Amino acid sequence: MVTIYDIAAQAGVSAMTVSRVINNTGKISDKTRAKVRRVMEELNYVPNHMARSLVLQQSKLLFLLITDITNPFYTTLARGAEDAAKKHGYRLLFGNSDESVDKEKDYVDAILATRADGVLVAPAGDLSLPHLESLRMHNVPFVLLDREVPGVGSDVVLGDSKEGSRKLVDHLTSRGHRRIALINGSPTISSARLRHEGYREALKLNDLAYDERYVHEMAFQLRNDLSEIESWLDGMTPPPTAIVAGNNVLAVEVIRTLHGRGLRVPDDVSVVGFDDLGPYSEIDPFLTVIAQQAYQFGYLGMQMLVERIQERGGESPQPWRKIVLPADLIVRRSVADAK
Amino acid sequence: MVTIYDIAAQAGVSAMTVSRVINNTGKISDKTRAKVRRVMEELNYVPNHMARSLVLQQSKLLFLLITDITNPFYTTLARGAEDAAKKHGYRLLFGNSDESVDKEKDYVDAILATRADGVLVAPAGDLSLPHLESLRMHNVPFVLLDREVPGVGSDVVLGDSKEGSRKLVDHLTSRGHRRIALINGSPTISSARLRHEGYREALKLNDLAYDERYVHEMAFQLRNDLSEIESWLDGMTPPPTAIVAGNNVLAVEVIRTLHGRGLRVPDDVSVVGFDDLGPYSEIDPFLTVIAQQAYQFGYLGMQMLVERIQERGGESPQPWRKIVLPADLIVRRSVADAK
DNA sequence: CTGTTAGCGCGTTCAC
DNA sequence: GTGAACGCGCTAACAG
Repeated sequence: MVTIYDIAAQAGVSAMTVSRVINNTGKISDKTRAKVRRVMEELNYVPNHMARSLVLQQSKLLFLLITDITNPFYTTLARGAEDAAKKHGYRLLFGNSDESVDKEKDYVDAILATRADGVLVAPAGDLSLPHLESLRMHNVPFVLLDREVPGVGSDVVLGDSKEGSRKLVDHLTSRGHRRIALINGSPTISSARLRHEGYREALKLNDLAYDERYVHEMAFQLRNDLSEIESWLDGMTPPPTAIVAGNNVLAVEVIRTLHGRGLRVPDDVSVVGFDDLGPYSEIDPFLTVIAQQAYQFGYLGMQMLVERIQERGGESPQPWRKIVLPADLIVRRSVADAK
Repeated sequence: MVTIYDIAAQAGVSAMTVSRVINNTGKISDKTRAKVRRVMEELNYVPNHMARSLVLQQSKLLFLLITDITNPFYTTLARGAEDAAKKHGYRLLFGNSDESVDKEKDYVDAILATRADGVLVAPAGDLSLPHLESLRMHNVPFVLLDREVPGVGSDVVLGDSKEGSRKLVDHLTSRGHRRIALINGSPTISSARLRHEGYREALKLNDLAYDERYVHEMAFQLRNDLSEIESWLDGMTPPPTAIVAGNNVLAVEVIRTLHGRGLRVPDDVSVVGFDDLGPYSEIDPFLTVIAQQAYQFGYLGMQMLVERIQERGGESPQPWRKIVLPADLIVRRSVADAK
């Protein structure tokens, strides 16, 4: 491996001079600078970030930890984070926790060991608390995305989940639906809780009764086993005429299950959900959804993270900031008038 | 920051003993091992991967470089690579080149500087040659995914692009289509070339003439400007009754353009493409496509990469391997009988 | 303008 | 069983 010492020897200078050329620090004569540059080219020198980070005590490495890399909401968010990181001269690494608190813990340990300068996290849920405290204790700045964690102080970018639920329910009632069910993520996830609350409040405002049997909470994540949804559907009598899904994955699973029973959407049951199904949903717009500004989640979150890193060691720490992005209803074909 | 020296001092042993406990090497008495372990917990010690890698001359870090993180084909591939990497005890970092050779070059430089032990790369195209040679020169093993690069020797995982094109064209002719157009990625990308060849051969086998005006080559990437497609469509007289798209992004763009002109798919024009539109396409299956086994691309590629890394320094190097994954036609609703 | 010294956190080698 | 010395590649601090 070529090191600055190899360059130094070949160029007839000291390693320090080479280092200065690389980093554009100090004053170097044009002659020696040119010579060093030439030798670096000849020897195909590549700087060693690890050695550099070791002495500088900063890696210029940021980490984005999301819960589902196959979910278009998170990949679009990732693009936003990537662009913002690049703009500020940071490299960005991605991790995928799969909605698993355990996998997330492993990633946090890896992040700590990698000495990343900061982390952008979409936490798996309230049980992420210990990992986040771990980051805090080790003085690694982080920003939460899409989900809050009770007991954790930090900057955060959220969607307006409660308002989103209200809009979905209102849309359904405006089409005459009165038996509206909710299939949602685990209540250990803040956004799921808010969506549940918004649903409940919207029912009340529309003079509809809240019935526990019409609400089901399960993992926000894709499974091949649809039996859980099956038995929930069986338990609702009379069956709902419309279903609200807490995210895009659940929307897909519900629709698959309905199809499996020979029920058509929206002819037999209407379905709406949170988050779009990807950039490709435009060609055959089907699912009526609350679309969130995924790119902005990543871009703005990264912006706040970088500011926190730069502020570190500065004077008075700023208070935590919370950005709430709007929830826009996009009406498509998955809702029909109630019969 | 807590180091092994802090642990050592607190536990009344030498740093070396702590290191041995961490790595389970050498012989340590149970008593000291327990004591060291306890102190590590108390002080919340986290090992420093960078320092470790510096001395060991290996990072246990692998890199996956894809061209579009918002494309479901690549995210599914990424999941495969992630699972395989984890299985072998490697951490995996992701990079996103955006189909840009320049951005790709930046990433390769970063990878080199990071001292990753190996790279999985879906190259931006034939012009990726210099970067790949750079990796080779620095002795960083890599495996190519989805695309070959002339002049580069390496392991590679490909889809059966030629056969895929044939199946698409045959499907269209079986429905009576005779004016079949092709919109494809740049011919500097091997998979685009093969898809073009397959298209051409299939036309011939079906006794259809090849007409240059019915073929358009452009970037495989998403743009907001549809005018390029517009003018291509204008240039085809008589207009095609069916269009083959070289990947999922182009399929979406073509359909959007057609919709913009008030043309319906498949009623007015049939459209087929390569690669699925994500896990969500199942709920409202629209586009007829050649589906590739995206997860396997990543999983098998990673497997080969790890083997190469482990073989390094070994005896006789194995010959390069090429895995060709099958191309399966999935018939959905975007094709109608020709009038 | 340029070089010397020291140390970032850790593991290998060799001694005890 | 355990420890001391050294070096991985690099840069900050200080000399000159």
